[in-house]
Amino acid sequence: MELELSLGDLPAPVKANTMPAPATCQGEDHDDLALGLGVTATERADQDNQRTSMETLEGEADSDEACPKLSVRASPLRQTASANLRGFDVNAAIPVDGRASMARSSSPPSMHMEVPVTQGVDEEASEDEENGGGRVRKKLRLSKEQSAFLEDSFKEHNTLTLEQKSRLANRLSLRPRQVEVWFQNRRARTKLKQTEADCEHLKRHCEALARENRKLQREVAELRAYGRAPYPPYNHHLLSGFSTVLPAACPSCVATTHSTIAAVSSPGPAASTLFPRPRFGAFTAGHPVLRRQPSTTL
DNA sequence: GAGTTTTCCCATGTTACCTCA
DNA sequence: AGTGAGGTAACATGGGAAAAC
Repeated sequence: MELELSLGDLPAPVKANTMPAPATCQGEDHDDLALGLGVTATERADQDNQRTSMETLEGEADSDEACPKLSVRASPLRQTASANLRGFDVNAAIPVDGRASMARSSSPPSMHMEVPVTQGVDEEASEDEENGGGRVRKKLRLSKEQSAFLEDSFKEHNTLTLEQKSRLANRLSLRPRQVEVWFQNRRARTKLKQTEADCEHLKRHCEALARENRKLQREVAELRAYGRAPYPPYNHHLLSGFSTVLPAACPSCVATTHSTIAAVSSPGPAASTLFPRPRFGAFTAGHPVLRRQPSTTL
């Protein structure tokens, strides 16, 4: 139960297996890690999963109540590629007893936030038991405290380092994988909302541009009509011998025409100021944390 | 040093479950 | 009580990047 205190303290993973490796993991590189105790915070996130799992298992072992699902969670791995890769069944239920015992653990109080065990976990455990660990996905509902804490963390940093992930998982009595998934989903939701906002923004600009365009078209049509008239209102200069030096229209019309043409033909910097570039990809563009972070593995 | 493989993380899309009107 | 919509946790997949070979 004190494993979390040793995060990062161990110079090398101490692979003290207390349980036999699952048959499906034989020969894989993570075999030891999958069941090992004493992994450091610099180990893989999946090992964090397993570490948390082991904490739970240990908590169950510490408690007086025997855990009937010990073998269930230790052995059958999911048939999915990712699960096999990771070597850990994220859907494997963490028995309420185990989670509760974590909250009651002898770890320093500061490392834990007392999070009420959600109903979903309880059901998950019993359901899993009923289905023999079958592929029944029971939905865990995070408590308000858990969600709020995750939200706060997300505001600080929308991606996680291994250490942050495991610390959050410990604090919220969740599996690191759950924290990871929550952050992924949260990023997706943020991006979706940003995209919707961008879309609305563009829509309004598009409508404004359409209105402006119609107005300019009318002005152009009017100017052309003036140009075709036998005696345009301001073309008296042409008739008085100044045609070589004077414009064909009065200065105000010329100014209007030039500005109109300029506005129609090329937006120029003024237009870009008026309608700034849409913030597509605002969520990811240039965001340092969305680029691959340097591995914290020592 | 270049090429290939492995490993990890992420974005994205989907599924399944839960809640609520 | 039944139901559909919306929210969201969990999952699947593919790609990029770095490390390992």
